[in-house]
Amino acid sequence: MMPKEAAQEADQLDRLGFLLARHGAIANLRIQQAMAQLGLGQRHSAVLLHLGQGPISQQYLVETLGIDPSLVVSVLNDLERAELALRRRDPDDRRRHIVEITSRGLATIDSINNVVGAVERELFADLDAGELELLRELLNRVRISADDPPCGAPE
Amino acid sequence: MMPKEAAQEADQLDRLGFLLARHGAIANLRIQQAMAQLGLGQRHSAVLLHLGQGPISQQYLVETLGIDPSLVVSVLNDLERAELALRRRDPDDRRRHIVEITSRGLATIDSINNVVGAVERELFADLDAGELELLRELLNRVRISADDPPCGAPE
DNA sequence: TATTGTTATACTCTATAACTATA
DNA sequence: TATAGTTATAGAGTATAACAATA
Repeated sequence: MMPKEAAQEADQLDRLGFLLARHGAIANLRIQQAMAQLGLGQRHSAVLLHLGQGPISQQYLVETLGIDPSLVVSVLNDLERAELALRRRDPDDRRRHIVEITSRGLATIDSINNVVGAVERELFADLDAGELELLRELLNRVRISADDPPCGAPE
Repeated sequence: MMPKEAAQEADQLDRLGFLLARHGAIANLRIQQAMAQLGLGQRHSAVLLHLGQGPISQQYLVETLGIDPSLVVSVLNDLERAELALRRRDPDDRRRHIVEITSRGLATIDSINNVVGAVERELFADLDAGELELLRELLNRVRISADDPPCGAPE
């Protein structure tokens, strides 16, 4: 049984909000699948990318990524088991862990950049460099407020 | 020349793929919250919008929205309980249900359009009409393939 | 007493598969 | 036998909250 009015459909499904949400979800899914090829969930990658910038505490990850402390524990357990990161006690405050990336973790960051780059080339194959810059600029001007989910947060 | 740490951050977090995924997720979340004000999940709204175009079978919803038959049942149970839609047997094939929207359901579609419109005005407040058209055009040229999730599909 | 991190539990969402009734 | 829809169950993913250790 087919819908009779295609015009109405255009009204409702062409809404820019829906378009952004939908194509964003597709981009997200593609990235997710690419990460999975590396054996990483999205959060694992997000944590790893942050660790790439220097040692940090778990609390910092909780705040920055906007995810639950118990999730950080679980992700770090995985990363540590895979020898991509390691935890050690902070001598200045023995409650804290200093989380560091390993050399294997650094190599994995390169892999992440490669696979995400490949996804991007696929997604944006029909846009030239100028259009990509334009899209980036327009997306950056979409209003997101302070309480929006940081990258790596659940959906 | 930027310090090395900041350059790396820009490399990784400014990736257009991440930007699209992230801002799309925010748009999605806002829409979701707006729907929730009406007591509707995203799927409820998606189903309702499709019903607005005329009576359809449950099978059609399964195929169009890409969601599981059992989920369609559950969503329709909710919609029926709220008197937004109703099911009746198809006399031509008594296995099928013909699903119709009610007048209350039609009114709810108006509400959906209102709240989503409000979300869009918020998200896109810093863009003028021409820029919105440009953004729409660029988003439409992002490559999505046949097996990408239809709207209403799980994430 | 407050904070950091951990563990254990419960809950939500979804897919899977078995089932009923029609064809 | 195949199809439309329904129901029941199990699994993944997540939040919640209790807990241990430091401060």
